[in-house]
This record gives sequence, C-alpha cells and structure tokens, in this order.
Amino acid sequence: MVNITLPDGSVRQIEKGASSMDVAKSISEGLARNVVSAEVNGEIWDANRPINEDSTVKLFTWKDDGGKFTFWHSSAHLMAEALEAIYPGIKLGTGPAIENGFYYDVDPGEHKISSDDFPKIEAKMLELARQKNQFVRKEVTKAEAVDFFSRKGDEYKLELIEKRGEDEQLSLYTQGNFVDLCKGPHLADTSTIKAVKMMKVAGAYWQGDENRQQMTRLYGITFPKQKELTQYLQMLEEAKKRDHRKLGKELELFMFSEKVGAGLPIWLPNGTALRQRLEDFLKKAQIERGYQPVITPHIAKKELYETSGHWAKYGEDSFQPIQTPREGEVFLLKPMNCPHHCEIFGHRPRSYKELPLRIAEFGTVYRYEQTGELHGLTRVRGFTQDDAHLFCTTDQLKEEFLGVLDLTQHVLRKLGFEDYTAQISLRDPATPEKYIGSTDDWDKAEQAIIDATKEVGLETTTELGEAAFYGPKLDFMVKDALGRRWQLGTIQVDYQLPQRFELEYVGADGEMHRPVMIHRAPFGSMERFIGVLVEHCGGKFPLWLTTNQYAILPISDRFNEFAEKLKKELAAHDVRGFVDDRSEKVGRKIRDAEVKKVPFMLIVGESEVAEGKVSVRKQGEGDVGKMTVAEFASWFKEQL
RNA sequence: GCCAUCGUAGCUCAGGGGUAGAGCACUUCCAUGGUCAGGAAGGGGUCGUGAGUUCAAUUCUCACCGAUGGCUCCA
Repeated sequence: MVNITLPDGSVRQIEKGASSMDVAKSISEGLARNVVSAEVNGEIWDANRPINEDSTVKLFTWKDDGGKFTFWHSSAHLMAEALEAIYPGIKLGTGPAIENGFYYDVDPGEHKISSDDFPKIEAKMLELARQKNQFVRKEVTKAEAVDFFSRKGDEYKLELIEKRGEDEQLSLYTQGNFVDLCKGPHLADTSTIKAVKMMKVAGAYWQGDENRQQMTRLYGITFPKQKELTQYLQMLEEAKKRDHRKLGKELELFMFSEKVGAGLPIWLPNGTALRQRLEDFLKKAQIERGYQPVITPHIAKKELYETSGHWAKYGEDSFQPIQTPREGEVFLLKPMNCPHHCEIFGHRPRSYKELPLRIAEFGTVYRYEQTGELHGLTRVRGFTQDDAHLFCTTDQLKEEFLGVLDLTQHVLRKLGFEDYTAQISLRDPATPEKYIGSTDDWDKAEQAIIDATKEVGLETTTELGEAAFYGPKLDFMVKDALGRRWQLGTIQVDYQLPQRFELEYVGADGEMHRPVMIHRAPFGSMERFIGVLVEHCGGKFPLWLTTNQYAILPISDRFNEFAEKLKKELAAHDVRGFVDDRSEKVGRKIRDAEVKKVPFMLIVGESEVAEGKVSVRKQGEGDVGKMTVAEFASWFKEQL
C-alpha cells in the first residue's frame, strides 16, 4: 500500500501501482467520471498512470486549468489522428494545448488545408472520439523513438528527439491508429471529447524561427458537452461586438487612411475629446506628484541615438534617417523620448537638491513595425506615450518606484481596470550579450523592482529574457475583449542612459554622482490604452470621461428652445451633453442615444416644461422618473 | 517581413466576362410624434491601385497598397 496525500491534507491508502483514477473512485464514482488528469508530486500525470510510492495527489477535472490543459492536449492528438486519416503523408510538428483550445503545426506536403476543410476534419475527429480509444503511455529510449519516427518518416519529430539527451527516457502515446511523441498527460480515452470546433488555420514558423519552414497551424477547441461549445462561441460573438476597431468606427473615435499609411491612427473629434480628457486627468495627477511637463521636437539628429545606443540596437530596423537637402544633416524620427529628456537633465549642472527630478511629456513617437504586426490602436507606427523620466539617487530609487506604482494603480483603478497582472521582466542569464551595462547595476535594478512590488503586495509574474536591453522593467498587462493580453503601463529602471549621456549631479559631499533613471508610462500609450479601454468598457466609458454625459431629447421641435436652456443650466453644474434637436420621434432619438451609449437621456415635452423638470432615462436601464435639473445634477455627481 | 483569407456607396454586405444592387446613413418634403428605428422622394460607386489576357475586365492572371487571423517582432 502507498499513502496518498490530498490537497485538503487528508491521507488515503491505495494499492501500489494503482492510479489517481483509483484515488478518485475511492472518493466517489461521480468524481471519477470527471477526472481527466492529476498532479502527482508536482508533475501532471495521466489519471491512470500507476503510482508506486507515497505521493501528494491533486485531481484535475474539466473545471481546473490543469484539467482543461489535459483535455485539449488529448484533443490535439485526436485532431492529428484525424489529419493523418484525411491527408496521407502529412507530417506533424508540435501540438500543444493553449489558453483556449489547442493547435497542431503540420506540414501538409502536397495537400492544402483551408477553413473549407474544417467540417470534414471535425466530422472525422468526432467519429474517432466515439471509438473510445484509450490513450496508452509507453516509455521508450531515445533510440527506440528515433527508430519509430524514422520508419514513419516524421522528420520534425526526429528533430525534436535529436535535442534530447542520450539517456533520456521518452514517452509515446497511442490512441487508435495514432502514435505521438509526448510527455503527456492524456485523458483515459477519447470518448469524453463530445464537441469539436476547428477555429482557424494560420502559418507558423517551425520552432518559431522565421528562417525555417513555414508550417500550417490548425487551431481547434473541444468540450465535454455540446452546450459548452455553444456558449463559448456565443462568448466570442459578444467579444467581437466590443472590438475597439468596430466601436472606434461606430463611435467615430478614430480612423485610418490608406493614403496616410498603415498603423497611423487619425483621431476624430470624439476620440480627441476623450483622449484629451484622459491626458488632463493624468497631467493633473502628475503635477500633484511633482512632475514637470516639457515639450521636445519630433525629430533629432542621428548622433543623439548613437549616444543613447538606440541607433546601434534598432537603427537597421527603424524608419530610415531623414536628410536635409543642403547641409546633409541626418535626423531620425523620434522613436522614444528618453534621449531628449536626458539632454534636459544634462543642459546645466544639477544639484542633489533637485532630485528626484521628474520630467514628463506626452511625447509622440514613431517606430517601424512590420506591416503584419499592425493591429487597430493596439499596435501602431505612430503613437503618443504618456512618458516621464525620473532622475534620482540610488537611495531614492525604491521610493520613486513605489510612487510610480501608486500612480499607475491609481490610473488603472480610476478607469475601471480591476483584472490586470504585473509582469517583471528580467535579463535572460543565458544571453548576456543582448544587454548593455554592468552586472552589478542590473542586479541592483532587478532587486529594486522585486522589493518594491513585494512591498505594495502587487501580484506579479516574472519573465526571464523579457527585459529591455538597457534595464529590467515592470509591465502592467491587461486583457482585451478577445482575451489577448496587452502591455499597458510600464516602469523601467535604467542605469545605462545616464551613463551614456554622462549625466551627473553634485552631491551633498560636493562630489559628482551619476543619477539613476526611471522610465514610466502609466497608460503606456494613448493609442493602446484607449483601444483596450474601449474593449474593456464596451464603449461605455466611465461617466467622468465620456464626451456626452447626457442627451436632451425634446418630444417635438416646439421644445428645442427649452432644451437649450436646460443645457446651459447643466453646463453651470459642470455636466456636459447635447440637445438632439432633429425632427424625429422621441423613440428614434432614444434608440440613437442608446446606440451611441450616452449615459443619460433627458426627455422634455409638455409636462416637463409645465413642471420645470426633466424625465430621466438611464442608458441600458430605462426610465428613472422626473426630477429638476438641480436634482439631476446632484444625482449625477453621486455616480461620478 | 512570412502564411492564409479578403478589398463592391459613408457603414454592413449581395452580385458577377457585356461598365452595378439592398439595408442603414445622407439630402429634401410630409408628419410634431411621450420612452430602442414614422412616411415618401432623391443624391451618391471610373467595384483598392497599376499592368496583363480578352472584341469586351468590377469579375480571370500578376504585382503593389490596405485589412483580417496567425507566425516572427515589439526600444
């Protein structure tokens, strides 16, 4: 017998060689039916893999992330089996589970797979799933694996095997007619896969290397119940309605023009009003926190970026230099504001008494992004950073960092973002050549970030190798409507630029010292932030931010004058909106205001004029009754 | 940049080798209506751009530009 410790601390005894499935059965039959895999001593295992020693076991059902992972991973194998059946000679790459479903990278050879083929693939998968084929694990040596895949002629699998150590134990999983090199775990059998949907087909480089073979990546998703698939597809439909590109068009926030160029958003009046209000909000918060606004030009001499190191690092891959016609001077379109701000710091001798010096600018920058990467407002070629650079002493670093963390969280909170994560990006110790600066400085900077986030109790993930070349950073990541994660606010510690620009201040000791620099942008960029914000709130912006807080809807033209008078009164209360004075029926005006997501509709007609009141209607909710303008204004302010 | 799909009126889209259509929006007129689309008439497109095939191209082919979904990338 072996002892199995469950997450609640209870211990159960099972026969040696029994599996986590048996553990589940010992608890209840119902649980056993739902168990898809288990975590055994920290490793995810097949539910039916024998356990031979005392272990801690955590059972996964479909409801757990670990369970979904198993379910979708097995589904990837099922899809591969279907593909082999439909397309003889197809070669397989890798096929993992992902956040929503799974994919398999395949080399279809002479076949061509398009979305037209999806129904065929789905049907085959369901047919195979119904065969209730068991997933059978087999441990093999590297030589055995090489032998198997050589005979099968799967060069991609062979390449994966080659990378493994000589003595490494590998495993194969078989279900039906399909065998794959795989670590597992997998479902007990295919029969629990009841609903199948092929999602999309795309190209993907083999091993993520753009110099290598382009594979066909097939995405799919599966569920244990048809109903869950239906719900998932409905959720996707809903998400599409919130897409900032769609809403941006409908609400006339921004546009793109082929003539102006890809990735260069043009802000329309509605979007500009919104954006300026956001800017004002942050400017105010920053001035309260001792930031000093500056303005710098949009171009600078190439020399500036040679000094900063950006030319060497990104010069080849940026917008190419601009030359003056006569003097032959060479300028670059500003890709970031930091070098300009370094010049501001360095333009005269600085005293420690001036530190921390916080220089802020809504700086518009231009970066060359490959055409294929452009995406709405979230990935563009010209954008405005809510940038600031904080120059401080090493001793002040942590406090400044905490101040920035506080500001960023204030911004996110005020805009209704609750669900975000913070990612700490550190060096990849394996590739030191990618970074500039001394190891000592890097250590200190990384530690400062880790300490500060711990101190405010921020939940963080840590990514090695994601740091900027000049320093580690902390990024706030927010999900968009379709579950894609975007980096918004960023805070970066930088020891390199002050050194490259030879920035110095006179300390209390009369000696010269080098300041530390913090780059930070709570929004990240106005473009991306607004893009994500639009999706986050589905176009219903926070009341304080929205352009039209109300619409006055006169019942007929006779009341337009009264409406205008109300508008003036509301303006005196600092509430902004407009009068819909079109000769339309009130039902129509309501519909249009609802579609434009105007938070409040004030309906005025005969009785309102007589009583000196307005009938208030709340967007998405309906009639709330009559009140005077003053009553409305104070009720409105309560909701700000 | 790479792979796939796509580009027809301001928007959403139908059509298809013989120079184009719907709904909404827009304009005008009628209607002045009480809580999610009142009625009628009208204007509007060298069918993304350029080249090729053809008697004839918006339709077929190629290139370019742009968009969408991925990949790679993201100072």
